[in-house]
Amino acid sequence: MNNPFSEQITSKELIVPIHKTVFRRKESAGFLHYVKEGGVKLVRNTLEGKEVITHIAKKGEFFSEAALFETNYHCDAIAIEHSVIVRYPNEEVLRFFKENPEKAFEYIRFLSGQIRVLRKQLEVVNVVTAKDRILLFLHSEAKNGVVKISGAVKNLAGQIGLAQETVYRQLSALEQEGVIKKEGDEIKIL
Amino acid sequence: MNNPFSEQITSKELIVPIHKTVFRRKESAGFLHYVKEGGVKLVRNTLEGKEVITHIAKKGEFFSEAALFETNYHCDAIAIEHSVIVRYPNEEVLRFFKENPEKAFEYIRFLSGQIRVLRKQLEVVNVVTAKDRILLFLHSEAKNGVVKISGAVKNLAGQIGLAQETVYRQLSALEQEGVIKKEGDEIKIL
DNA sequence: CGAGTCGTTGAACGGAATCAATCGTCGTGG
DNA sequence: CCACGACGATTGATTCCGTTCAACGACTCG
Repeated sequence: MNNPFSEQITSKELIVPIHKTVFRRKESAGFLHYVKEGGVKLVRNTLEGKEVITHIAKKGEFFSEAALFETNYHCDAIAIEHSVIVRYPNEEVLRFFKENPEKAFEYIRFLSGQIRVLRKQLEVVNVVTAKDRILLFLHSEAKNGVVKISGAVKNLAGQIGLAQETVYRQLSALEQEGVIKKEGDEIKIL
Repeated sequence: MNNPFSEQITSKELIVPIHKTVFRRKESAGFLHYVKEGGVKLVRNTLEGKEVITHIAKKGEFFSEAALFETNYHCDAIAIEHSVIVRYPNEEVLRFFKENPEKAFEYIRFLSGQIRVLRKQLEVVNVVTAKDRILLFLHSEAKNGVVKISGAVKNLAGQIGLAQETVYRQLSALEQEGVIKKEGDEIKIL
């Protein structure tokens, strides 16, 4: 789904500076969100206090889709860039889908895609060695051999379940080996 | 979604003995599947040859939902019990949704639930220590304090990204500590 | 200009993967 | 009906690598 719901749904735009939260876990969930500008990470914290990034929503993507039928959010949403977020009341979205089957259909396609991404992420996290895990992640994220790091390496680490130090070290090693090339917030796969 | 699509879609029932595949990765994807009896694991194999179980579909559940819009399956589906699988042609399912908005709506709810489950799984896999990871998994799977192990401990290990030996050891340890109780293919949380 | 965050490197420890071996069980086929 | 083979369950020993703790410089933003 590329575009939000035209003008048939009352929406509200939020300006969210980097590091600020859009919503928090356990807050009552009332809205479907859309990233008009910037980026947002969806974060869960394990018992140990480790930050697990279950998803990064970039410009043009929805998030909190899974909470459409929930009463509470089950993760934190935090901006990783200065962002503009549009939010749509859940009930209106649901009503909209009921009245516009084609849109519901599109949404099904979108959700199916999300599931595929999550499965891929599960596959990545299950790779034992840090180096292979990072490589698999890079390959799965790469567009034309280039991966854009959203915000920080720390976020990358949180997505694939490694300590950030490990990621730094392995990225350096990979660069030494000539497998990748870091350039600012981009990583090229050679 | 509890029930399949009534009689409006041409379906076919498959008898699948344990360990037999329903479909394989890269095969052309044409069907949505429903577990009428038994259970199926969805499996990806990492480069290292490790088996990652991205999902276990039990009696009364759909699987290959994410492939509804795909041309090929992206994982293997293998029966973990003697199973009866019903399959529905993708195009007919899609047509059915277009003609029955309420059903499409239900399906959206179903997909949303799947996403939640996958996110939870990601959270579990990111727990560092084996013991805590197993405990979190058990808690998230438990119904009335009881977890039914689908088929084998090996499958459990594959779901949470641990070596099976580690799972055996930690389960024993947890039983020693009086935290759980193993009884056949069930684990009670105390 | 100071607080907070990210990036980076070092050192040490612990725990999970791995290799290996044994036993039990179940299904299959001769 | 029994023997064999395959697979799951279980336990032991060893190795290794990722986490963790720690420290420091760079940078950004308010």
